[in-house]
Amino acid sequence: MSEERSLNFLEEIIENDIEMGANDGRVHTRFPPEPNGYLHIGHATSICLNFGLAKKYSGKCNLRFDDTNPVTEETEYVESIKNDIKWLGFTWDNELYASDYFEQLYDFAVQLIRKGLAYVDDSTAEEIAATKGSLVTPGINSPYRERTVDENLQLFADMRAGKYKDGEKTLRAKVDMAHPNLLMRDPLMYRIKHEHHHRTGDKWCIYPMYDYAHGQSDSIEQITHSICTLEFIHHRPLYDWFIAQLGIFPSHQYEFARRNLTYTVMSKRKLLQLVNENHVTGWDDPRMPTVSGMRRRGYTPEAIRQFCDTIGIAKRENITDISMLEFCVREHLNKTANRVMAVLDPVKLVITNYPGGQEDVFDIENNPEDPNGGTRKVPFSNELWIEREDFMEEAPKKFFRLAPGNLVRLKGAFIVKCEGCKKDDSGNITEVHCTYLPESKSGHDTSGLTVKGTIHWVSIAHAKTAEVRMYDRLFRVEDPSSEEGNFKDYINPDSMQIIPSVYIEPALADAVPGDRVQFMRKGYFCVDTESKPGKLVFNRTVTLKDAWAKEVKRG
RNA sequence: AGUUCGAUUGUGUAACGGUAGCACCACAGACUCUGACUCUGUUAGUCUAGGUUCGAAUCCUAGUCGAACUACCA
Repeated sequence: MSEERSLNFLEEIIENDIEMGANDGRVHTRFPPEPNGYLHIGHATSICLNFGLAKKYSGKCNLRFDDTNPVTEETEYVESIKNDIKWLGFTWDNELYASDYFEQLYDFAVQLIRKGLAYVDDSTAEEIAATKGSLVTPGINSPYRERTVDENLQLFADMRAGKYKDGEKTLRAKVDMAHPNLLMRDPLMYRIKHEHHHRTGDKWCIYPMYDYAHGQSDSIEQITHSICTLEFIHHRPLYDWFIAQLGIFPSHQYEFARRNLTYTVMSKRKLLQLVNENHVTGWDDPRMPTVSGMRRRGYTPEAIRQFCDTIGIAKRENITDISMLEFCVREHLNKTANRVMAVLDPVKLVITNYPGGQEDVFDIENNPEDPNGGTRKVPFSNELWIEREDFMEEAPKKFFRLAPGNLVRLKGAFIVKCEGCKKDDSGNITEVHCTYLPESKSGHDTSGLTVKGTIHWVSIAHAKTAEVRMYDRLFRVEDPSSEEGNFKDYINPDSMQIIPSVYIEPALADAVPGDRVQFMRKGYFCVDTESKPGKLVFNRTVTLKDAWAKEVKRG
């Protein structure tokens, strides 16, 4: 049995609605992106929420593109958004577009004009701003506010017919220019834009504003719970006003606090700058908090969903520690990623009592966490690559790796005893020498010895090579947006370090883009989209926890 | 300044008038053919001041602090 989990505030609202018989017990949500950019982890939260609630309460969730501004929107984004949602593991019930409702929205507007609740305004943008009032002072009525219904009907029809240029006229709702909520001071419903729309082409030259389109679109789709982020809370009275005046299905809006993550930025504007100014290689750069970036980084949909579920949902400002996300990624990869050996910073290990030219092949377990994970063949010989940091000529007491006199297990192979090392003229270590214990063979160990350290290795004669890209956090500070000055001043200059050639075990030679593995003791890595046979490229998804590194740092 | 929303360990989130809990992080230990994983434990919190009540994180009042809002963007 799964344990009882407390409800978040939206689940409470929904369960209460169901209990009260609201909407005949129906739950229908929607995810409404504007197709003007790529999805990021914030959107992922909203996706998990909307699709998750629909699933939990046997309801439906629509995918609706909020495409009411033809200037910024493109089909390319529609496709990437759909792809990201599918990758995250969700399926929408209906694929819809606000632009599907342009005719219906126009009819609604005519109704409001007839009721004397909307008027055509000839004021310029500057004039409207100037008469809007301020946070503490009321606005002033437009001189065009009292036009007759017939006149408004005619002018609105003329707007649609293309008789006016951009900005010459608008349609405004007639609410209250003294309302304390600025959004209620005769908000714009339509503006003129002689622009090509990615779906309606040149059919329209007037386009509805968000506030006028969104609630009505929800209503048309019979959305029961319209969930958005907190910055729209001021829009709710207007959302309700339009629906009430039109007497249409009463969808309701609920707001939650958008999620922020440490060591990154989330606003579309800032992400765009990172891309345009080449601080990253693109929207899908593995350092980006975009869904496509995280996918390329090697994060799994399961991990992202688990993360969204773990951090929960509330109405207060927040900034979630990125280590929470990394924990979820490790947790899933630990169960699913095969273990392999790769040496990133090599030094040669010579086994002096193992005959040159001889070779062993070991079957090594792919994943100790997965009983059905199977094994792979790993060749062994007298010369191996090991990590440079796994040998110390003069080692501290708690160093369990290779040091003269120390015993260490070569993962899946033998226990070796370190005999010393060879150096070049400038004192750099060029070879580590050791002898092996034949009776300590992995799985058939009769030596009776236990060793504290186990290290990974790759046989020099059999090694393949690959490029490895080591990623770190994009920023040096937890919350770049709240720091003094420009957020870009806080970019981490070492967020990507490329190692052109590392040694990998031969079993990895046919890895293909998207494959995820653990380089034992080094971290989780995935094969990059740019990787090709013979020219492999791995991205470091996330490091392993490293208690020894902490110990060393502490001194 | 006005309106609206919010405030629980370092972070995120529960507790719905009745034992302040869970996860991450940090720390300590056990285990380990990954210094990983796993397991055990530790540290640490109700913004402030009043009030209601047998009893307040929760209800009330006042304050403090934070966020959002004055785009022909969404």
